[in-house]
Amino acid sequence: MFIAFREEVESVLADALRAREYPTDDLGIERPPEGVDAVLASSVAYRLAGEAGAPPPQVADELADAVDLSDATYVGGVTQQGAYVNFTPGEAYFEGALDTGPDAGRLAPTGDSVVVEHTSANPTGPVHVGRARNPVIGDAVANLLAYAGNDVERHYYVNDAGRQMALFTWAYERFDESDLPEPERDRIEYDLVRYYRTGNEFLDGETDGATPEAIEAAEAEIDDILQGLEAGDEATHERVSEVVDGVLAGMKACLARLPAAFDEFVKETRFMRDGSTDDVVARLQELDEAVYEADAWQLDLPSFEKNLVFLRSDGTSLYTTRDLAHHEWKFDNYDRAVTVLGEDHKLQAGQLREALDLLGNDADQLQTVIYSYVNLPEGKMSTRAGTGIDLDDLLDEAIDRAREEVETRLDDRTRDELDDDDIERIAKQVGIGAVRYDIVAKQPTKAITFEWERALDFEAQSAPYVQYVHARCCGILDEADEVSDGATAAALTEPEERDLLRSIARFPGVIDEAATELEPHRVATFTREFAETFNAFYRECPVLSAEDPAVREARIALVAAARHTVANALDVLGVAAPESM
RNA sequence: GAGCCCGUAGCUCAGUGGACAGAGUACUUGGUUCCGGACCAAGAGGUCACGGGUUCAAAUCCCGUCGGGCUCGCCA
Repeated sequence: MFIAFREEVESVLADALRAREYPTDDLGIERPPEGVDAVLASSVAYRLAGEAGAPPPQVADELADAVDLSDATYVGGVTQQGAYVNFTPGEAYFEGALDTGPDAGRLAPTGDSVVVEHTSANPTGPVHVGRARNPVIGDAVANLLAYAGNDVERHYYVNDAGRQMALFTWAYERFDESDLPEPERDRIEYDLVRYYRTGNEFLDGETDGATPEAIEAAEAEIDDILQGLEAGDEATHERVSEVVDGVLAGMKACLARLPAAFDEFVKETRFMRDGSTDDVVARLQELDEAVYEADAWQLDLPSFEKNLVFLRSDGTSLYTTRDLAHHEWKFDNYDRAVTVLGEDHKLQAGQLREALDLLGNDADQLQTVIYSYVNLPEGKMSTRAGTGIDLDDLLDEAIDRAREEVETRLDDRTRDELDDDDIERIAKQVGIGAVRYDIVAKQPTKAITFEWERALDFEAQSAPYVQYVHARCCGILDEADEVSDGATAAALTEPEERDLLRSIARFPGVIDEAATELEPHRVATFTREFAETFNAFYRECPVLSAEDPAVREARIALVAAARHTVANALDVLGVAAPESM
């Protein structure tokens, strides 16, 4: 409803400006502050005052008079208030909101295919919370783009050709179970990461037998593995794959708990084996910006101080070289590409974009969402050093605390009994939902220092507050009759009812803006405001016990519309919408 | 040192040219014969880091300063 309303406002206001021979390049359309009756307003009168030779309020008044609403469906009125032209909703706007169904917030298809790449953590060990923002934000961005009408695919780009993986493969083959500490958890990536850590310690000369000669021999073996990968050697690829696929399977299981699922795990070796990395190297060498210095091929990018090396002196490619081939593949197969990256990759992303441009691609097809790292009070988290909080541990703790919460509230319940399965389901929905919501509700550019109490705070503006509204809606609808087709917004005259209808109507507009800006936290802000609006309605307006049958029918329809809105808003955020809690 | 990001109520955060800067939390006080109290109402809490500038209008844009984060590898 909101989007149609906005289009009508743009159209009638532009017409009015044209009729008065004013410019129409900036309509100044904005959301009015709380307490103003309008859905949208225009501040264009400020800018026209000079040209019109009249004070802004007078210009606004003139424009309000000039607006012709005879063809408008959703805009019901236009008024002047101070320097503003305010557009108020008509009855069709409220009726449309009341009709909101299971497709709440879904926008018309754009016809665009979009690949969203996120997480893409190196398969070296368990997922830790330092990078937990990536799957949470990435999944929400993908959901958001899908709601906005795009055909979305979710990719995890697997770094299986880098030096780290060669090192890991060597360590896996070199060390024995008996050389390793006990795994922290019974899952494959916790088992395997012990080889990676022990291998790194060995190379740093921190383990027995790590003589300079032994380290040198190990380095030579790691180089051999890298060379084998570069040459497309099948046996080498299989050796590395065993480690990569093992660790990845475990990481996948961890991410599935969020849940964050992927359509495809795209391995970078794919772009070495199909020859596209070689092709990129050959084309880069032809560029005017290509230089051969210190036996290595480099790119002298105009916007960057440091050269970008794209071919090592030993002839092997680098991460960014392969990523160029990867992105050209994306451009060939999708209309748009969105990547969610930690801020530590920002420079690399900029260089990638410029190199793609030099290679003749339209780099505007690529957008990046940057988030800041989550650090511990004592410093960075590192898989290699084994410092960090595992995402599994955070989720376990969140579920435990949620379970306690549910159990202490059991006695207060006035509704149906919960069995053990219900308690477990609710504990997961609330615990994991709270963790996700806490991450996705914040602007990603702000740095976070991880603290247990803060990450597990279920009070405050958190998921359970919003989830509770959904459960309440379900509770009411459970006891209500079928939602009637005959329900009409005309029966909803209380201000709290009208406010709720406006909130429901606004949801598609929130999706539209959040998707355009790639900012899922806007949806989280909406859920909070929506929950408040719903609770005000709930407080003032009895539904099932409403005396007038027409009002009762309309309120039931309103609760149904609210339920679909909050369910889908949570769905975008990747937070479960419990039917009871 | 250079480049990028961040700085809003005690704390955690929205707001990023336009109507009086908003929530939650913590603190004080009150609310359930009635659909789910994981709720609601009221009070108190601000040099929007600091200093200049642009504009009819700046938390928002520009310049500088301070404080914090990230990056600057033939790693990823």
